[in-house]
Amino acid sequence: MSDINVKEMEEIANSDTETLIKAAAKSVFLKNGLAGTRLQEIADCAGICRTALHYYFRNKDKLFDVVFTEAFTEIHKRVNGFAQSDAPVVEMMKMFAADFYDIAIKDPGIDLFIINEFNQNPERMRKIVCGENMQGVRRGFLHYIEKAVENGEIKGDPIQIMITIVSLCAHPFAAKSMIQNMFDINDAKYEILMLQRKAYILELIEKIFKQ
Amino acid sequence: MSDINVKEMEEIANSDTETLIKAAAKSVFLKNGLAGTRLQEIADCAGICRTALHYYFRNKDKLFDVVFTEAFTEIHKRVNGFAQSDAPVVEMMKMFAADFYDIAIKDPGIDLFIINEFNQNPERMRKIVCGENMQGVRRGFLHYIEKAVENGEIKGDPIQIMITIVSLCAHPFAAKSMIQNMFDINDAKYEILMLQRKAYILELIEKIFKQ
DNA sequence: GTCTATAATTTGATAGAC
DNA sequence: GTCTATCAAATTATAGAC
Repeated sequence: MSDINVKEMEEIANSDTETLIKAAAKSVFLKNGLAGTRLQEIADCAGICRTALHYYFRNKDKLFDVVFTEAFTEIHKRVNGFAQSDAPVVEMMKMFAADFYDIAIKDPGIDLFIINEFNQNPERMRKIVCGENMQGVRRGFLHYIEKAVENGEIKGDPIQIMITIVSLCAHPFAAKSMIQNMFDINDAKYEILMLQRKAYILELIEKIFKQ
Repeated sequence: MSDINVKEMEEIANSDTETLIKAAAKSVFLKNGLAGTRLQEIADCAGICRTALHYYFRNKDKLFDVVFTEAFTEIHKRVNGFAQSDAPVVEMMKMFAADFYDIAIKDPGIDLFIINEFNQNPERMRKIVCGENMQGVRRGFLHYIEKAVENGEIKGDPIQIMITIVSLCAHPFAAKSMIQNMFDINDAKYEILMLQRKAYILELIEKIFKQ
């Protein structure tokens, strides 16, 4: 759960420049996207000279690929971890959602970042994500739901069910900025709203799928 | 419902250059976002010289503002239209969702476009959306739900309920590209999936909120 | 490894002929 | 109104000193 962030902070603390650059690049890419990001902003964020970026990562695209791949892989691992569990499917969904909210509350930009870059350059993303990762998601989460439907544990189209779960988890974070504007709330209030929402969603999943 | 698209097509058919440019700009901005869009691509898409864009809209920002405002206003009108209805709240939710899916299936890029530009430049968006539109949403949809909660028609936090409805409607379209990659489906199959999903969501809303 | 200086490229914007 | 030619600015990338 929380040892990811501890690990990240340790990495940054006693970091070589390369790790420092990756952390800075991640935060700037998440904020601005690939097209909207200036290398200068990454350099400023890392507190180094802009040309050092080229020394470590040759060019902007390479740096982006590294950052995106790491961010995506981190999410993928967590999604796939649940595939090993043999809990009842509704419990697994709740565990998935709880974990998703825990991560997203700490790092709310990642979901929009991924769906957005996927949208703007599907080919590139397909190459980065390279089958293995995505098929992991499919084998893990979707396959688990498929089995539960076969067993009669739950009813419905597995794909629709999966899209429902992911929508309920991801969209409140993807639309963070719009939600904040719509309801006129600052970052602190938004975080509270999402913490409350975590409990709300766990109940909702139970209500929807418990037979 | 469908006369929007007819109207759009008529506009483009017997269009002046200005309308032609706006249609081209909308499609390119939706695909690439503001930062990722090159004026040359808009000009190519409209089949005109790049400098003509400056004649009509002075600069990139002005063109973007016009396109974004029109796109947002179109959505806003539809969301707000339901505020006038006096149907039971669950019926209103279903009408909202049905209409949302009808529009989004025809024009699936608009949701990601809006939340993404909101994320990248909240201040700018706030200025464009200029209070009035967003407060319209608030007064319309949210206020309606608040009243229903007060009346005991439904239970729960109105804001959480609204985020749930919007997530179920918007996210399957915002994450279109990722869904297509995850489940390995082309545009045609995706459209069928969303048509099926429309029916699925109407049932789901009933299941969640009907007491 | 890190910096300064500079090149190369892309992109947005303007001027002016027609 | 639309085009060609041109300018100006921003941004990425490289070369070379230290």
